[in-house]
Amino acid sequence: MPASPEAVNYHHGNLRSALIRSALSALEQDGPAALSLRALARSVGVSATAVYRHFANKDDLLAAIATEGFEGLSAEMSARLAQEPHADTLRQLVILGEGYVNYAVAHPAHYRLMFGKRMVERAAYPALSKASAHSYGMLEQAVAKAVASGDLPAVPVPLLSTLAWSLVHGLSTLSNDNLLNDKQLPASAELGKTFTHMLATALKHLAQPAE
Amino acid sequence: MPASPEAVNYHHGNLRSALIRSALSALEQDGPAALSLRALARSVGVSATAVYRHFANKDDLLAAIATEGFEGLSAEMSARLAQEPHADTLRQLVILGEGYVNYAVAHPAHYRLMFGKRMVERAAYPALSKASAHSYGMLEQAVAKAVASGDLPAVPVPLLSTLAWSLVHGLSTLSNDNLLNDKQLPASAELGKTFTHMLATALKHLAQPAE
DNA sequence: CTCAGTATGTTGACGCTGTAAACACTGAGG
DNA sequence: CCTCAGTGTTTACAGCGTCAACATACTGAG
Repeated sequence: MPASPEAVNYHHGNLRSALIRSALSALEQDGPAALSLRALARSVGVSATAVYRHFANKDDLLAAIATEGFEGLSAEMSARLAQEPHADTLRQLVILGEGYVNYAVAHPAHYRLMFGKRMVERAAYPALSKASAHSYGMLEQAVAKAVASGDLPAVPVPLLSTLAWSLVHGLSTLSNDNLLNDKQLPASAELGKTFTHMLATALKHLAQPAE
Repeated sequence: MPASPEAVNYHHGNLRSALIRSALSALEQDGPAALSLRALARSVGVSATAVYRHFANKDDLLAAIATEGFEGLSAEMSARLAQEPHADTLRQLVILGEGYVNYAVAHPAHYRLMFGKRMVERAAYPALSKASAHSYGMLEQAVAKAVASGDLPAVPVPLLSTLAWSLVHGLSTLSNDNLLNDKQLPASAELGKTFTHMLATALKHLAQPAE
């Protein structure tokens, strides 16, 4: 009787994705430091060492989750871009920035994990580095188009991209770390909008003669 | 014979600072996740639980280290400012940014700890929140002066400050996370210079009519 | 100078963790 | 039908943060 998908008790069926799903909700609730493999296994009703049939170790699990995070980030940005097909290049940059900050603020623990210490050696996790490179690529591509069309000054694209990335990344992490709370700033829902507009303005005037 | 400061074997003398010093070097070598209280105690030749005579728990120790980090950050920025007493307000901002990024890049693990998950509830550690507020205050003050003197447009100071902070913080963390390595960017020593100059330029033109 | 009290250290124990080794059941293909 | 790869289990180990109880040294009041 392999009928009911819940009745399977020996072979779990899809332990891997169940683990990731459960890890995610635990992550958002208690932060990454509080995530234990054993607790995770308990939460899906499986022995502690069963995890090792699907992940080499804890870092491997975390890397898989981080990978999903970058895919979600890219998806969020793509979706927003698709909603406004005729946006000009600068507007596209603003949309990307909004999507980025919005995702980060909506999934703080996930976002933190994606840029956590353990994920720094991305080389060890090809899927992870591919996913993160893809996210960055979306930004760089948009910047390149803006430069090509003359909407942004002819500053080297990597420099401009890094400037933009630094801004949204810094904003995201500061916001997630509750460091912007006591400053009179727009509500977090508005953060993306406000700042990417500032970014667009800043970028536009960048590299013009200062005096 | 309380002569030789090293011979004291029962009462250690200054266990607290010795622990912090040792923790710092362990931190920079192996990252914060690898830091264990027991290993730390071993490294200074003391029993595991001796740590609890000086710190309430592990987080308390980490908070003390993070506090020192913010003090070091403020000191670095102050020192650079003092070296150029007659810098105009925009130049002062650039100096602050350079100092900030430079400190972050020079002490990656320390910097990461300062903005780590466990430090998010800064309210629990008054010294820590005071130290971090002071660092931010230096930036905000410089921005306020620049606005007052007309060197920056009359955009609300918290907004401008947050923009600047986001940029240098984002740049610092991305650089520490090795995410800027493969992009053709100036060497990390030059990062601060380059970016804060871009920032100054961007800020200067901010809030001017876009078209 | 002595003696009490406080600061600082120690040992031992508890329950938790990540992970390795050995074993057991299940389902699919020859 | 039998084998074998896939997936799960039990057991075990060393290391962790932290608590309680105890011991030693330093300090200041009588």
